Amino acid sequence: MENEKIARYFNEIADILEIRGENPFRIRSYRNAARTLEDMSENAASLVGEGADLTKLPGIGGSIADKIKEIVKTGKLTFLHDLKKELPSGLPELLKIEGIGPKKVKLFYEKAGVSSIDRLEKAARAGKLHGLFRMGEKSEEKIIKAIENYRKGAGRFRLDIGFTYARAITDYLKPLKGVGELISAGSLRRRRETIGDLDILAICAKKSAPDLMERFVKYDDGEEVIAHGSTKSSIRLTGGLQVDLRVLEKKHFGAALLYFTGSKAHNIALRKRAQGMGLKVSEYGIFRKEKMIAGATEDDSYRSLKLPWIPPELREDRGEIEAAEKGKLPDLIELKDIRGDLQMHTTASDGKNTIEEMARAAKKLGYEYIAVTEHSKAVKVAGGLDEKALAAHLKLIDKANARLSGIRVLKGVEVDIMGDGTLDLKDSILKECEVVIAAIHYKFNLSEKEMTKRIIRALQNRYVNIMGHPTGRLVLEREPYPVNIEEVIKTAVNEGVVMEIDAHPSRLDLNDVHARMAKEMGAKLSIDTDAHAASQLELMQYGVFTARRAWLTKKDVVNTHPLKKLLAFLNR
DNA sequence: GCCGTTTTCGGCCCGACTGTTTTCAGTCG
Repeated sequence: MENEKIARYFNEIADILEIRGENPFRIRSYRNAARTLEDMSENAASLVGEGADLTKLPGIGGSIADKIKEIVKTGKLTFLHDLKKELPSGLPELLKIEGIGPKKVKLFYEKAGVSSIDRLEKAARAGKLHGLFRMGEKSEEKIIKAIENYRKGAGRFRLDIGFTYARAITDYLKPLKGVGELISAGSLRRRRETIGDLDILAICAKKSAPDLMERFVKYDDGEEVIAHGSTKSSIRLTGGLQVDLRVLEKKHFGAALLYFTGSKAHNIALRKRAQGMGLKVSEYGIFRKEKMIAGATEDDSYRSLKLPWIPPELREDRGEIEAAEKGKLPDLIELKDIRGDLQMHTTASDGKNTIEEMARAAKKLGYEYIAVTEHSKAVKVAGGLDEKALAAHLKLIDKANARLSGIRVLKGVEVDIMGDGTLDLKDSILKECEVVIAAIHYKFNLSEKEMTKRIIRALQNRYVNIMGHPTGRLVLEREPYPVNIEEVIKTAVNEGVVMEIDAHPSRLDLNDVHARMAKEMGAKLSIDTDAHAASQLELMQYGVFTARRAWLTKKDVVNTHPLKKLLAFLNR
């Protein structure tokens, strides 16, 4: 059973308890436990199977540990089942409507018989809500609008899309007089694979702030002004993305950046730590009583809490504060550490550029090598190569190398893993390749057991070097195929196969949690763009972001090796 | 419901904005 599923049980409990108005700290406990489950790399069900002590996990005590065991063993949770009986099933969903919290849900249910989103909409349109406690006509309008937005499913956006929006809006705000630095904080700065909104922080003289806010709420691409205050405003763009702008003075910059970068969990952990030291942390600074002792920079903010600066990618409360405390933060990999790209396609299959064009583009990026890895014949739609075509293609790579200087093109292939775990091409041709990536493009609908067995068999082929986009997921579009990734990584470690982080922002596969698990299990990783055009080689940065979020250092990633060392590694 | 370098009981992060109010509750991040 997936951790996410268990986490969902606890979030449901929290929702229902909130609506019932129970002790907020008890509710938070359930949410904390859910988050622990979502973030941890080990599988909770496996831990239960091994008889591990779950109360060792943060935020999980005796009561919740028992509930986890019950869920794992029976697939059900009596406590939740009983809770659900007491309220209409549509109530928790109402919490997803912007501006509606547990108190309103309770109010609407008890005083207006609202038990679902449809009924809420009807009640709002019929004017049956104003007159209730602190409810006016404007509140009804907001609810109708919020329900429309919810139905549109604005949801989350891919990181690369987020960057595009962020750049456009900061370019728009920058020319205004009095505006200093403009920084996109939030999940974008932490380089999460998706973002829920944009948090833009502006350093601005006090007297220019109103003008900045005025300009912001009039942004061309804005569809709706959600809030318009003197230090904080929010708009929704036509595409559905919410953008928050926060204005602060320079002396608060560090504390503000820290606060708005998050994550929320990281901030809460910092604040708890501060409390223990007799300090208080807010977006304005770090305070002892009324006196501000730090906050101008992130560095001095962390230092006042007796911590080194923590890279934004690590700020998820996944152990970074403890590591920082002990001076054991990883020396994270950087884009400049990458010396080559080991997965890409050319015009020989479904790419847009030739071998030489790809090589020259890679050389411009400062690379020493690339591997050209066409699809194999099973991927018919992409013009995959059979043994004969691949043999001819490898000769073309030799010829290209003869003409090129300052960069080496490695002979590679992205060979498909068939349904039974055999490979789409014969060993005799794989043997001729310097880089063999094995990957799945078909038959996703196997059981977890079959899929795991299939992949393990493929990784046992002696010529396979890299497991390509190992879970097959597409960000926001397709769930991963069912697979026991722990078993796959274990096999990869034993067989000397590298686990890939496919850097394309629509894949990022492995993801951060799995890549960290791979590192901890002793696997090596590669970060490859899977570029289908020369311009896409620049997507490497997204893979590096994910690697950083996975705590990877230069030495965990094989394509940081110089060519010689890489070749030695591949010829294991 | 969880947690403990002062605690096994009594805490549990902090502040802005909105809509409704004459001082604040609710929601959000």
